[in-house]
Amino acid sequence: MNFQKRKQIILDKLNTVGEVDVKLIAAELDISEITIRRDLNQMAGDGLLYRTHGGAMKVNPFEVPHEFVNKAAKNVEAKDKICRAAAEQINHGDIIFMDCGSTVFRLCQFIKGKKIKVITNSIPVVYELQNSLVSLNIIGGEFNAERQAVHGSIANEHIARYKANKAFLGVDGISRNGLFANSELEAEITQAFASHSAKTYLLCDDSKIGKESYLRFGELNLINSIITNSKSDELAFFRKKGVEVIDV
Amino acid sequence: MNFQKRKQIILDKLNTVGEVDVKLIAAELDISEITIRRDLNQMAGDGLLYRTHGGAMKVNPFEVPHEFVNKAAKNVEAKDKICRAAAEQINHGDIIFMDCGSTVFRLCQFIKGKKIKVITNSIPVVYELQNSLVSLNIIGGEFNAERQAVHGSIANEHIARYKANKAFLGVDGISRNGLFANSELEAEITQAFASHSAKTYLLCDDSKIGKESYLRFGELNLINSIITNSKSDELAFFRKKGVEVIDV
DNA sequence: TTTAATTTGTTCAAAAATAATCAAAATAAA
DNA sequence: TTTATTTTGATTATTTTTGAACAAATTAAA
Repeated sequence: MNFQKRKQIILDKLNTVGEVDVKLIAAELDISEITIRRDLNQMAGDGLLYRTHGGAMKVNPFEVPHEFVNKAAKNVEAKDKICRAAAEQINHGDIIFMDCGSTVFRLCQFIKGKKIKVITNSIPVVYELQNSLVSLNIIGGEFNAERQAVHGSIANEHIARYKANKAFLGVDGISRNGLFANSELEAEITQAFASHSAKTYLLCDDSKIGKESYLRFGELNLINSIITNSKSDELAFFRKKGVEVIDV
Repeated sequence: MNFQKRKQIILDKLNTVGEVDVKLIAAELDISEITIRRDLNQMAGDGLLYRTHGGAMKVNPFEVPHEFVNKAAKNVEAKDKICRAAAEQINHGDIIFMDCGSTVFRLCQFIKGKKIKVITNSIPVVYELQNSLVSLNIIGGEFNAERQAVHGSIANEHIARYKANKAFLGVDGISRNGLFANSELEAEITQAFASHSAKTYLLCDDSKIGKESYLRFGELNLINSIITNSKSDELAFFRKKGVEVIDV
């Protein structure tokens, strides 16, 4: 009984029953609980399931499209902590930008009850907030199916027409050398968000801190505040540079 | 019975009944009241519900997520016939506008395989077409949850930047006296679509022909072609006025 | 108003689940 | 074969979750 086989059995059970229990699985497969826990943790890290105390659940009971969900399901606990802290920064009447990152997406669940305006280019965000107290403004332009969001010059111009209190953004990486993005389109829209917002918050889990990928598109001072679960030494440097660091 | 599961059950109950009671939930799930209280407090902290003495209530009492679905499900056979005929009008390479009506929505299923550009203010249309060959352009602006679409001056300006071959529109009513809409916002965006499209198709089932509701916003000549299942005498008048009538 | 009943938060303890550490077993590589 | 690597399990310490008891706060009743 190897990992692959157990993984298969666990996923099957999740699909049929919707949830699994560490003890039951361990007894059923005649294997130790700690091993099952390790399996579940690894699979949760891959976004294949949602880890609970004593077991695991299906990632999404209600279906939201596809690869976005999987990405969004990675590192869930850290992201939720970050987003809970981010939600505390949002007050009644605020006008906020939300970008299309998977971390920022998880902010939705914490702001449904707030009377605010959200301006976003992310369709999942729209979907998640459409029946909430939040008033929505959708950024127009060409839709990118992979990112489930709108990007491009029309989108950037749309943003430029508004002025928000706060922007909640994600990046692909951040280091002492600046901010990094996966593509030019993402870089440009992030800059547009930042420059039309009074305050800019960066939501990033530990995997992004110190990471330098693809395209360097901006200096650290583009953002005012980083909300993160990371304990990296890099954070001290950010602070020295005048960036607020909110630790969760 | 872990936190995640209880949370789900509580949310389900809130959605169906509208409120929950600590004692009842505790008895039902066979768990202590203090635990339920802790659950409710945490969920209230996340903005998922309003905490009351002895229980909790839904955050937003008004919910309209299924209205669109219900509306879309009416008169399905007629609408599908109309849309199948509409799809025949669409060729490879076309750039088309699609508005947010329930009839136009049903056009999606017939154009998924076409290599065209769709410019739309309807979020359901975006959802339906997001994993198809269709390239999407989303019209930006303020989102209206009831109509599941974007309307307003920003949206109208967005439309004005583009020029489409064909527009597929719905109205609330059409008679020899002109076109009728439910609201100013819908009227304005319909006019914007029509004036930035080379050819304008009106998709309407028999219930709309001869109907004169709320706001008269345009002349018959705003549209070039009506696709309908109606056998009304009115159609002869439309033809006489130079409007093509495609009968299904 | 005052009084009673209910609901709630706090503190503490028990139980359950988990992570960490290290050793044993299984597997792969040399 | 031997050696290294990975996987697994047992033990222990830590963390999380839960419930009971009781005081404080809130609501309802007199």
